[in-house]
Amino acid sequence: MIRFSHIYNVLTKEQENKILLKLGKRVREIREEKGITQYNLATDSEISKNQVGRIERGEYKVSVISLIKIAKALDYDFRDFFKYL
Amino acid sequence: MIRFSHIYNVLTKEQENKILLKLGKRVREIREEKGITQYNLATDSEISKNQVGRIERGEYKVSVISLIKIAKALDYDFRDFFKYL
DNA sequence: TATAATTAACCCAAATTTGGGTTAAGGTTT
DNA sequence: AAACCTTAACCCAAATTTGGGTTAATTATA
Repeated sequence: MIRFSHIYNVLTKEQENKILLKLGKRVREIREEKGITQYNLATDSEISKNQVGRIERGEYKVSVISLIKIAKALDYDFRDFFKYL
Repeated sequence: MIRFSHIYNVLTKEQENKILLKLGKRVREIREEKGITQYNLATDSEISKNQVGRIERGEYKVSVISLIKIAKALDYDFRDFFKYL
């Protein structure tokens, strides 16, 4: 069976970055809505403050688990992070 | 301001593993429904066959980007991976 | 203004993830 | 049974992510 899907349907680096930026922006929005600092979100989610900042800035590929931890700390449904992706 | 949320609302290792197992199971389900091999999913998503296997087995913390790549290759809405989490 | 609080930007090392290669195991087909 | 396909299970090295520490920059508050 010949398969061609690899020719077109892959994420480009630019698309990746866009997604990570949007995700981070969304995390920051929710955090600020709740009036929580990065530092408190970090301790609550048991993720380092450095990493929380990096996630909000979309600098690295965040794992699903980290997003869930953050959502928990924000008392937020993590699925909603993906709503407008 | 005194904050107590860190006392209770964190993911345990066991919960993490459960989530990763469920996620992997779901990926495998969709892949098998589509009748695609791990190898083809790997080449289509531009993720190594090793990593695809590990993700399906829930062995490592998969990144959001990887899940999106996999979903794309499966012609699937990645948000649905989280439906029954 | 100045002081404090928050976030960004670094460096560095440790930990984790990822890919490539190989072999074994399980299942299917001939 | 043999050959084949698919997945698991390894090892290893490379790449990436993560955390800790520090300092600078930015923003808010007194």
